[in-house]
Amino acid sequence: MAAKPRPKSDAPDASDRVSRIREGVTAAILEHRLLPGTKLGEDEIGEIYGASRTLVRTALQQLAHEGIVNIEKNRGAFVARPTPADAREVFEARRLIEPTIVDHACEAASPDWLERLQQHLAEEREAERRGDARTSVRLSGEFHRLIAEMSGHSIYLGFLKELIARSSLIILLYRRHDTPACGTDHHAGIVAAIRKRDREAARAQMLSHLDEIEAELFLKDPVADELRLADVLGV
Amino acid sequence: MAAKPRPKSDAPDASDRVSRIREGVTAAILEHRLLPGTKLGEDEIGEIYGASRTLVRTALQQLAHEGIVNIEKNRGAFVARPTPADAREVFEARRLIEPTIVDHACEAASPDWLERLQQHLAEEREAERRGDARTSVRLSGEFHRLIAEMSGHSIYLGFLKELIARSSLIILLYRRHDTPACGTDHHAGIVAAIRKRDREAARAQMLSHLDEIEAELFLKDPVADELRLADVLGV
DNA sequence: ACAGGCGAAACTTTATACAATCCTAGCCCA
DNA sequence: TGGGCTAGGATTGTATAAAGTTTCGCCTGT
Repeated sequence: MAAKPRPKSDAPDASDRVSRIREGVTAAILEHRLLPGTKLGEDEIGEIYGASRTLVRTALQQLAHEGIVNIEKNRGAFVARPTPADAREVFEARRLIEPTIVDHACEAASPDWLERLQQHLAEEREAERRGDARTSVRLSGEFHRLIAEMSGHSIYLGFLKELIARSSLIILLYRRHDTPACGTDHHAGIVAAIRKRDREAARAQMLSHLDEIEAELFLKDPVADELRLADVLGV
Repeated sequence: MAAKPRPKSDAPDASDRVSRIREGVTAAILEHRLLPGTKLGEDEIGEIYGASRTLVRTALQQLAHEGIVNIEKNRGAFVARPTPADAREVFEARRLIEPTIVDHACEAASPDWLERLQQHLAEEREAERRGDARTSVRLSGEFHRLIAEMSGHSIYLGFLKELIARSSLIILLYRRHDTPACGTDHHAGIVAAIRKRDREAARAQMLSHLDEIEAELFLKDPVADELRLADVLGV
């Protein structure tokens, strides 16, 4: 008997190899193990995952479309390096979309979902407690994705996945000081609002949560690297 | 002397072949020449554009990511067939995003941009006048994209491109009767509001414009094809 | 006559080979 | 000694070939 005659119609999380590569690289970027500007050689990645360049290339192209990888013609793929302007756009988009998402999530709140949220909060606290910064930053992003999944709105979910991934790079690049991953447990407050199905409170808390994250960023203006050099050596 | 020492860094509209394929197929879908469910064979397209299947495949994957093509494993690529649920999500997202976009556009309004908008309106009317439905429906979508470009917000622009393309398929599938492409020239009203830099009016007109488009749709419930068959033959 | 199954053709998927491009290092010459 | 130029290596872009899967037609048996 074949392992999977036909999983459903399309694999939910896609067990195929290109997805494995994509998710592996994505996780590495979201956990801040791969830094912006890092070269992602096709042979290199292919060897790691035991895959041909064809598959690696497909995965990299998908990541490029999600905005966390830049592909430069004849040069290769690099981890994206969002500009301050990009950062402002990303957070403006999040401030627009996420309140609406959490609003929907309030309506979709079921005991099952609330349980998952609660468990997620526990994982976040656990990672925080033992000082595991990498897991912590990843879970912090996944919290937002979880709420988007909960809302049942697949388009918002797709948009938000992209925004979260970019946010992770932005926070890595522009955070002022090493403040804890996501402030003073705003997430718990958001979950509480969802539990009470208080849509207005949920929207408000999500918005202020995002504001707080962005407030921690220092979005100095562009300064292409050459210009910065001139600035430093200029006297 | 080489023809192009280095066009800039990346080609603006991408003169490379995969973009030509992508834009060709996109245009065909947006102009309702390719109908939902149509099989997009790799050989077939490759022969049309004189390209290898490698390039065609790349283009199709990009279109799949944009949501206007479905790729079924081992079966091939097909023009997407949005469900009524998809349609509701798309228009909800547009109602959320586009008022904000047009708001930004008001601030970005310059004589140059207003000129482009005016010219676009003229083209729309011209196509409408001579009954060129295909050009008409394409221009109607491009109007919204133009405003997004005007807003200068590249993330919103990316999101909206996707939403517009899907909208085109949705309108094709679910429009009640063949009402004129975009109602009674709401677009002109929106441009007028932008010209006056009246952000509130622009938002309101955009919103009612979208409402009107959606109101013309008949979003009957899911009915997967098998289920519909059972329904039809039930008795 | 019809149901079921075998087989071949067509297509997608993956891998590999070839071509083009870029980066680097070394050399030559002023 | 320093700058510019050229050759080699490395890496990406493209095409083609091999492998696997699905689909459709035909054929046989009942």
